[in-house]
Amino acid sequence: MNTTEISESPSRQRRKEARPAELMAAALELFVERGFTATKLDDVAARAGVSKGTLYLYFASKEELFKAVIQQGILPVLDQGEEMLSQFQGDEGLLLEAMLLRWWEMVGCTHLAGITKLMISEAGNFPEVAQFYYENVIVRGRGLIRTVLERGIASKQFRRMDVETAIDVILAPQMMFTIWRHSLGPCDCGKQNPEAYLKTHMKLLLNGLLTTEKKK
Amino acid sequence: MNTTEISESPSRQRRKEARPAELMAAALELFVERGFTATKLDDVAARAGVSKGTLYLYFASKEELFKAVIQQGILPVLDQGEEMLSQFQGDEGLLLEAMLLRWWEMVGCTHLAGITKLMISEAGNFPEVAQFYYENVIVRGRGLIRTVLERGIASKQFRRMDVETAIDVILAPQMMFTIWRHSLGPCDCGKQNPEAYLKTHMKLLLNGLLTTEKKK
DNA sequence: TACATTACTGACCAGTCAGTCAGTAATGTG
DNA sequence: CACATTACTGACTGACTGGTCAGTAATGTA
Repeated sequence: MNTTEISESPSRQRRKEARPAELMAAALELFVERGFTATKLDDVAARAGVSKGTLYLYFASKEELFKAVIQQGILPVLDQGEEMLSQFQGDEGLLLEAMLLRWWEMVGCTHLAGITKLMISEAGNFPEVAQFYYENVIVRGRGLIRTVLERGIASKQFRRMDVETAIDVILAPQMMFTIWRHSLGPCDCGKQNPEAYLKTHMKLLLNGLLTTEKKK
Repeated sequence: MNTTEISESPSRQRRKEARPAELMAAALELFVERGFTATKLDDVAARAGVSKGTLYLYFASKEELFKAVIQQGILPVLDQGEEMLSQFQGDEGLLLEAMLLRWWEMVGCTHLAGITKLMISEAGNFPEVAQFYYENVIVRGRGLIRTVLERGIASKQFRRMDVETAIDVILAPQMMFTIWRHSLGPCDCGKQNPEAYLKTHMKLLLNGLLTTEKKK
């Protein structure tokens, strides 16, 4: 609109390397908030402080932007998780807790958390991206937990169990909590202090609900 | 298109009461599959076997159709759940398992399951509907589980616990499983036999992961 | 047959938005 | 200064879709 305000900020110099990252960050926020179709590229560009034309200098289409947001956002986290797991030795209960807490710090409480909700919402419209996400995030993420559980069973700290189902039971509350913050979260103002929540969650998981062992 | 095929089915008589239900069923399927914005009313009408004009005889706008799909779809299930709970007496572990199984039969394996995913995806675009859903589905649903847990604690079958967190831990795998079937489910062809999954899930929840009680 | 009512249709309109591109501004370089 | 290159802009367009409404078909009924 107003072309007279050129130097809106003194640090507002050209940083050509930063443009795609800025655009992807803006797109992630809006995709998570409104969904892919309901997000206008004009709004994405505006939030990144550029015009729509600039967006098309870096991304060939709206769909390419979507793919970039999903693919480049989450992969580094998995890399770090696998690195962390390969170095840790010792108590598997603590390891499990440490990994979940770490995930919370790196994903759950950052803007990356929205990717989970975004992928679930849009999987039907982007089967190829969904497939990519499944193979590179879901399968690898489950693999991390599987390793911890198998170590724990081998060391007799964990009971024998159906490991695949246990992975679901462990990850589901994490994922729901994450999704929640980007959907129905604003409806309930309680549920603060995620670290405390995580600890309680872990204790329940480790010890179960029953007072006594129940053979069955 | 082809207006010559009028009697496509012998039972294809006018059933004016059925029209809104047919339209809502078609809309639910498409909303879940594609999201609200990406769903075209022409497609909804076509799937219900009528024209777009007919849709507007029963729903004032696309948004009203959305509200009707959410509000009228899920409420009867909660009514039945509360009825069931008020009549049951006895072992709370079994009660919990029975309720989760029942929920699976009435929601999880029916087309109603999609409402969960739909509401999570679209909550940001429809805050009022989200608020309604939160108060009438989430709060009531959690109330059902809370009652079971409190009964179990009172009868000493369940250990003392943070009940609100336990509700999360119990419901999250259910909800994730449901959401999964309508998003990334098609990517992994495993994960069949939900009844067996539910039983394993219950066992893990009740007994926990550890071999021995851990004081902390 | 004549008329009324109900159910439905689909061409049309008006608004929206992804994607384009001719042109501008800033910077570099000799 | 002249010229080239890079970064960016925003008005424009073409396709699409929510919503409308004049008209048609089926049924009722007298």
